[in-house]
Formats: sequence, C-alpha cells, structure tokens
Amino acid sequence: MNLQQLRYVQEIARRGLNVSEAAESLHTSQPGISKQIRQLEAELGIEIFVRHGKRLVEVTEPGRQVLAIAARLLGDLDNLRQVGREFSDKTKGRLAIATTHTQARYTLPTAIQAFIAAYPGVELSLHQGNPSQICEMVLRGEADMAIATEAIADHADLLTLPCYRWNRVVVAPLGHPLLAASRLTLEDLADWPIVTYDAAFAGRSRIDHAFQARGLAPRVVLSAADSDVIKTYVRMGLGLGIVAEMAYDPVQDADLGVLDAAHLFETSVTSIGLRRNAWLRSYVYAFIEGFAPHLTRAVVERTLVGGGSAFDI
Amino acid sequence: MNLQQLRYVQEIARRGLNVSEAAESLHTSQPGISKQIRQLEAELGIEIFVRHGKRLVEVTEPGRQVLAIAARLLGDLDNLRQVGREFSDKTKGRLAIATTHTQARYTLPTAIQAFIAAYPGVELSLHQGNPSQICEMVLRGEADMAIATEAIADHADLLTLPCYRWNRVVVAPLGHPLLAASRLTLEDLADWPIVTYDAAFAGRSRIDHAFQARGLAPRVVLSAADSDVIKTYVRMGLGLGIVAEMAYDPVQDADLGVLDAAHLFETSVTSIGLRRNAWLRSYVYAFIEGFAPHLTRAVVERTLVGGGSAFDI
DNA sequence: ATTTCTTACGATCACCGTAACAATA
DNA sequence: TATTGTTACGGTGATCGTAAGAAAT
Repeated sequence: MNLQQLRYVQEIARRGLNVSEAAESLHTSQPGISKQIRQLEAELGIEIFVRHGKRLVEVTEPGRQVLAIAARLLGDLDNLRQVGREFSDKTKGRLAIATTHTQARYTLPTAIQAFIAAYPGVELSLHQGNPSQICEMVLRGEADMAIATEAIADHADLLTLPCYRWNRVVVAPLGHPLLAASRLTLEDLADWPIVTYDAAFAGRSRIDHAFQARGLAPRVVLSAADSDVIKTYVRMGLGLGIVAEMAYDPVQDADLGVLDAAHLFETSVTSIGLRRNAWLRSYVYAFIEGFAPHLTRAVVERTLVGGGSAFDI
Repeated sequence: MNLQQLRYVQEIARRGLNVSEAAESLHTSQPGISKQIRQLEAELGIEIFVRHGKRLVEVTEPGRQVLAIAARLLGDLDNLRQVGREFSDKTKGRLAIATTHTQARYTLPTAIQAFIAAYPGVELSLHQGNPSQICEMVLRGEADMAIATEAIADHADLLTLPCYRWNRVVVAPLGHPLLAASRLTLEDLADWPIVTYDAAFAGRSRIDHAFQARGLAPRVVLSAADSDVIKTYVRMGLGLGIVAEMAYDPVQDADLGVLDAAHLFETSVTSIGLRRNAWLRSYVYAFIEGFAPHLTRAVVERTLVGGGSAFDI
C-alpha cells in the first residue's frame, strides 16, 4: 500500500471511473494506474471498483469506505506540507478563497484589504463559483476555505463556521410606484416582475419558500448568479430586484430606490466552510478573524478538533 | 514524502529519539532511517528533530505538528486495512481489548462470553495494564479499545464513551466491629488501616479526595492494582478494603462482610476509549453494544464522526 | 571507549512507460 | 469501429543494507 495508489483511486473516482482520464490528469500512464489499482485491491483483499468486463462501472461498498478514508489520509498529507510551509516562512504562502460573487464583491473587500496589508507575502486568490462548486473546490484541496450562504452544511466533510446573518432588500428604479408603499408585503412584490438570484445561490430558496408559504407565485423574469447583474436589469426597468442587503451600496446605487424586506424572508447565514481535519496556517486564522471577529483562532481550533459544526452566532 | 518516512518519524519519537532502537524495532537498518528522515525534513523544509552534533535530543515545534498529523495519517492507513479485513470476511478477525484487572475480572466476562458465542471466528485478546498504559496501547494501535475508569478523557486523541456508573463498597473480615455500625461514615473508616487501589487505578483519586475534603488522613497500609489482591489481604486481617462494588461477589466473597459506601465517595464512570477517527469493524460495534447497551452502532458512529466526547449516560 | 548518527557505495527491487492485446459499447 | 482497460516487457531510479567515518557522552 502506498500513497500513489490512494491518489490513483481518488482520481479515478473523481473522473467518473475513467482510468485513462485519471492517468492524463495525473501525468502518468494509464497501464501504470491500472496495475497499481489491482495491486491495492489484492493487498486489501477487496474489489474497490465493479468491472463489467474491462470497464469500471461502479464503486463497491468497501470501495466507498476506502475512498472516504483515502480522502482524509491524503488531506493529512497536505496538512504536513502546510506545516512545512508555515515553519519555513510564516509570512509567505498562498490563500485560496472559494466564494460567490456577492461575497467577493460586497462583504470580503474590507477583510481582504486588511489582510493583504498585514500579510504582503501571501498570494491571495479568489475563486468564484456557485455554492456547490465552491464546496467541491475545498474538498479537492484547491481552495483553503469556502465562504457562502447555505450548501456548506450539506457536505458532511466540511466544517461550518457561521459568520454573520443577513436578509434581503428590494431595489427598484427611482419613481417606481412600489417605493411609495408604507410597509412592503409579499403580495405587493408578487404584483410585479422580479429579478433575483439563480436557484443555486445565496438563499434563493428562502425567497421561493416565503412566497409559497403565502400561496403566491412571483413572476421571476430573470435570475442571475450575480447581484450586479440583477441591479443592472433593474436599472433597465425589467422588474423589481430582490438582493442581499449587503449588495445595495447607498452611493453607487443612489439611482435605485431601496426597501427593507427583512420582515418578508427568513434570515440567512453566511458561513465559512473548512475541510474537516484541515491544518490551517496562522494567516488563515488571521483572515478568518478579520472577516468574522468572533471566530478567533481558539474558537476555530476548537471546532476543528471537536469536529462539531453546531454553535450559534 | 512517503509512508515509510512517517513511520520512521513516529517510531523514533516513541523510542525516545533513538534512531538505532527505532531501526531495530522496525526491522531495518539505522542508516536507512537516518537518511529518510533527512530527506523528509528537506522536502518539508523544516527540522523535525533538534540535533546536538549527531544526536537527536528533542522534537522541534514543527516536529510536534508533524508527529500529530502523521499519527492520524498512519491511523487511517490502519483503517484501510480494517476495511479490507471487514469485507473479505466479516466473521473473522481479531479484537484486542486493553483494560484493567477489575474490568477484566468483574464486568467484562458476561459481555465477552456472549461475544465469543456470537463471533467464534474472532480472536479476542485482553491486555491488562494501568489506565495510562491502556490508553497508550490504543493510541499505538495495539488495542482496538480501552475500557477503564478515568484517564481516558485526559488523552485528547482518545474518544470517550461512558458505559456505566459505579461506586465503592467496604469489605472486612466477618466479625469486624465496623460491620455492626448502622451507617458507615468516613470517620469510622479513618480509624482503621485500609487496603485499596493503587494511585493510578479505578478512581483511587476519588477516595483520597473524599477523605481530604473532611480533613481526614486514612492510613492506607497497602495499595494494589487488583481487587482480588486487596480482598486477599483483607481476609488476612490487614485492614478494611475499599473496592469497586462490582468486585464484591456475594457467593465467592461470602467470607467477607460488606458495607455500601456509595454515600461516602463520588460516583465513578467506566468508559470505553477509542482512537479518534478509528474505523471499526462490525463486530467491534457489536461488542460495545453488548457491554453497554445504550452504545448502539448509531450512537458510536455519531460520536466518531462528530469527534465529540460529551454525552451523558 | 562506547554509543550513536552520518556519509558512501553497491545491489536489488519496485515503479513507470511503451507496445501489443482483449473486450466493451 | 472506437474507446478503454489488461497484460507483457524492459529501463530507470529509489530504497535498503553493509561498511567506514565522525561526533557526542
């Protein structure tokens, strides 16, 4: 049994049981992988993959167990490298954050600005995607943390650190009749065409849920992954926008009217997602605390070792 | 970086930083280990050990981190082997239980009898030791579980599953004046010579603590690791025995008088200790549930993934 | 003086890549 | 027929053990 074999198994699973693809992505030969897999199976005394003739078509039950353990083991291998980097130079390194547009554009900038000032030697990179892509990036080790609303807690292999609560606002072109309303209701909203987030994003499900609970069927004329895209189409008069409250900027969005909608929808919580059992470099703790001051190093460490995800903010 | 290097690092640390000893215990050459360690240190860019000239004298701070991660990683390697064994034959295998004399002699027998009847293909072995030795055995992978009172929760790398509560009884030769007392007090006990457990064992600390809280200094004339040894010396008239209630057998110990002492000492809890992140074979779950029926597979699994140790019994 | 780690060197063995083959869709 | 995994084989390179050397107690 060796590490290479475990990498091979993992990559085959990730590539949809295609050994040739796995070989290519690992820059090695396909027969080499094939042989190592048979060897691993022989040593463990189990079949990891179900074969139809010469084709891998499924992961066996023991194979699933092996994959789960191998993932953690290879994660620890990565942790060892992090320890090396941390102690060879605490000020140099990389920090990859996987997040959604709304976070990247509206909530992260101040934390990031402070971070790059404090850690000029750290190469920071932002990777955008929808919540499930973001989680994948962290699980694959491509990103150090995920920052998103929802979807993180769904992954059993990710640890959830709640950061802050937020709700939505309605934006409309200045002069829109709705802006005169004293207190906004869902029924008011349902009268107008709506522009809001894509299904996969930022608590769109909360919006749908609120309308459904009242038996209303809002007419969503456009959905987007991106608060700025939504506001652009609202400016064009396509409809009312429902966006995260962070996404309304009083200065830049002065040409849009805004109405609080916090009483209409359930609160959402934005969280940081970390790989379970991850070993974090000191500047990662610093970044997290900069973004959510209650997430001190001690709190995060306790959650990492405890494995628990349940605490309130 | 490879698995061998991590095994080497771990073994060197276990053998008190003696590379030669580590080489012998791993059945390999000392220069081979030495070279691999330097190679690992070079790859990680850190020193794992502090050297005085050519001698390893200490583990560095990054070294401690590496050791902790390597332990979990190698544990996962063992988990992979367990998966292999489980699925190649669910009925065959080994179960190593590390425990104290009192558990082995008085609380485990019925669970063990049921287990060997249900799993005749499983080789069961009991390894006795004091609580801290027991924990070590589990951490080193020599035993699958520890069963003991106290000391398990002290190890951060062990998971604690509380099994049952118990307290102590006082035993004395028949005819001993104390046996006539209506209700036993600590002051009564302090008047007589006492035989009880060794400091490392079975809640001896609770006994000392109770006396101290009352300003009493009991005269412990003999302390032993073993309830049977204690009873033997009580039979010889050496003093009063304070033993776990499980250790008094109404039939075999008919020649001894017994007094309940539950109101004098704090309750103790006997727990099972498991390696964190361990992957357990199905018969291990079965054994645990046989010993402590509230510890069903579902409960134990939840605790293993959650990493938490805090639940009540 | 003895124990202990490091360096040097040589042999073995495992791994990897190329090529040919077999089986599936 | 094209794609994909297995078997066969040969070369490279890493690992390991022996032997000699250096530094510490």
